[in-house]
Amino acid sequence: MTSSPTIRDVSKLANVSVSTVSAVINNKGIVHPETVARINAAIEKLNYTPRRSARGLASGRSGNIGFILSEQFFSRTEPFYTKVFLGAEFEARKHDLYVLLTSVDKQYSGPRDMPRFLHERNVDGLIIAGKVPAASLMELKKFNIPVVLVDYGDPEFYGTRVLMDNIRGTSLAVRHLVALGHRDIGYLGGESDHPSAKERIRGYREEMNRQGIAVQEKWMDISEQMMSLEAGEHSFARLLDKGDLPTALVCSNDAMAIGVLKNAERHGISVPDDLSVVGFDDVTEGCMITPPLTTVRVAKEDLGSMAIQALVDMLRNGRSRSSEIRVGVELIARSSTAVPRSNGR
Amino acid sequence: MTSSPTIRDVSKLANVSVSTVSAVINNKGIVHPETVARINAAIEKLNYTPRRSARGLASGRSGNIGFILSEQFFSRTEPFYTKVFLGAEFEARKHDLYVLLTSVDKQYSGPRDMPRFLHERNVDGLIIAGKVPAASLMELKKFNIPVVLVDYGDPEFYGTRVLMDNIRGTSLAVRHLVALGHRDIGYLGGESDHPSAKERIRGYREEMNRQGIAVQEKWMDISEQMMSLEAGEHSFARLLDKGDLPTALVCSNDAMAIGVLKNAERHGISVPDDLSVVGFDDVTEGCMITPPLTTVRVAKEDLGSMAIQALVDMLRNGRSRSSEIRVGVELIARSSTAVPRSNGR
DNA sequence: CTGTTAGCGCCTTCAG
DNA sequence: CTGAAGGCGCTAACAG
Repeated sequence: MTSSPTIRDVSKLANVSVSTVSAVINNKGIVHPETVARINAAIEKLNYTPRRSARGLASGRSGNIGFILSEQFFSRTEPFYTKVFLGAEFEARKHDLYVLLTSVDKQYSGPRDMPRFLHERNVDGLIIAGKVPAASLMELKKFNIPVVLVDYGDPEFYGTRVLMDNIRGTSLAVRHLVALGHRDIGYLGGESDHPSAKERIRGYREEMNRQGIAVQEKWMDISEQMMSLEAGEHSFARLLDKGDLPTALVCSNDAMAIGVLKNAERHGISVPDDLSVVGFDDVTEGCMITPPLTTVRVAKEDLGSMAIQALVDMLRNGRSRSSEIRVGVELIARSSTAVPRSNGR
Repeated sequence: MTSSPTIRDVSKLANVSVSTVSAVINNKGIVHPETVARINAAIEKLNYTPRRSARGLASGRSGNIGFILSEQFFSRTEPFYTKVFLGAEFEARKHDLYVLLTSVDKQYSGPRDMPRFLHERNVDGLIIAGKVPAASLMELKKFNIPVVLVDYGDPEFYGTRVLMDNIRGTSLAVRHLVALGHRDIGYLGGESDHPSAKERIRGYREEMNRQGIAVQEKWMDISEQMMSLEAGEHSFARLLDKGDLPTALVCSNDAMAIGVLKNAERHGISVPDDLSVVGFDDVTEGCMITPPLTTVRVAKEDLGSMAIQALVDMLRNGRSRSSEIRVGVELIARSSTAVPRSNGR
């Protein structure tokens, strides 16, 4: 085996011209079934696969999708975006696309800072996961390429957004707690300028109203910090300082919830006996912590696969048929929530 | 902006031939400094970047590196390989390479199951992270492509291996425990056929000998199971059944160590007061668990960047100068280890 | 040192 | 429905 077979070898073996072979490979035009069979046999026999760069050069399409992750998320504990990527890569295979993963600084520092694949025109479409600086987003427009935003719904942005159903998520959390008998339900959140964070708060408020329970501002703590374990600890500390605790807390994400658990333990507050806690995201640490965390699960892989589907749609039709896609959520009840003590147990 | 500039546009603007521009871009041959300056100015002005697929077609090199991960690791809790990938991607940028990440089933099921990028000749080299079926490894040879194995040192394999210093790692763990005053040190391991797992056991044994402590087989439990949290729980349960516990345990990885912590808590065994536990890998969960886990840290990013370096070396020189590279480890002392109770405290 | 000239392997009109 | 021919943008020998 000196060098791999080319489309010409196939055409010779099948006694047709290269263009016919090409048509078969790309499902273009209508080719006589018998000819198709002959060509496929030849392809099979030679174990032929078209070469990527040749196709790319001739067609003007690279066959690659860029996947941009903000650096901060990449190094983050949770394999959240890893799962999203996995879903994207898996879906991409179906469409014969490759996914090029890269990260960008949280600081935008000029056009030359954009991923190489954009400059080299090495991607046909782009997935951006998580929050990316607005300036970078603006810069993107110049490349005139289809873009899908995952888990960051900047409504100012032109691309399609793939989001999770945040409102429904916290709504489910509240409903779960109410079903257990809770009425004193607080909320701990962060990144108050993040659209998703806002939605989660909204879901909480709306469901509280729906349940006919007045939201107590003293039991809420919304900061601007990143929603980390430490933020959860601090947030809970502030609540403690006020002297009065609710019987249950909804947190903006699992990291914060875990922070609450840690801090509660330190203060001799027993979860779930004294306090029920619900997280959001369903990260793996949630199962390892004691007690295992009740949380809202997101189909992370679906975020990725839906993003690819939206891109393929845009690539094919020249426009996106949907501007926003919501991926479903479900409540996973584990052991950090229980009937409130006051209700007996 | 209709279509991006080509090398021809640059050559015209700089009043030179395309081949000279090409030479400058690729640092080939020797070009007059003044000409270089003129060409670079033109490149700058036109904001020119060579097109990936065109280079690929002409040079026969795709400029891509494939990164294969066994499916099981991909879905795994720990972002271990995510970090490895990050290190690889970062290093790849320096060499103007892209990294294509994909996963393979743990079951090898025929040649057609190999990643697409191999068939399409879309990668110039390959990184394989973690354990991959031997049959898949064999299949790889056919593609006649440089391969680097990361974190899986199959000595039968032809490619370069990038490994961590497992022996040193468990050796450090034992030394740390001995320094605290422990002499009754057990070992819990899994995947007994995995080269790295074997090395970790060896490091433990050797250091015990060096310290003049006889290894007690009753305090050892080596299974064939994957080294998971559950495996750690089971392993520890078996130890308990034997009735007699050491004062310290070295575990083959953090997941198992965390399993031990969980199970110990359930049995009212206090860590580190009754039992010291050391893990290996330094996964992030280690910090979140109570008590924070003492462990052996591996520079995960370095595993990835060294792999790329080795690959670049092979690509340039046609052969690899090193057949094995070891990345260093260090002991991270946290709170799961302490002076043994018998020594007073 | 620099320019000329072939392709690399495939897709894509356009005739037949 | 199929074949022939041109060209995508770049690299890689060669000549000069």
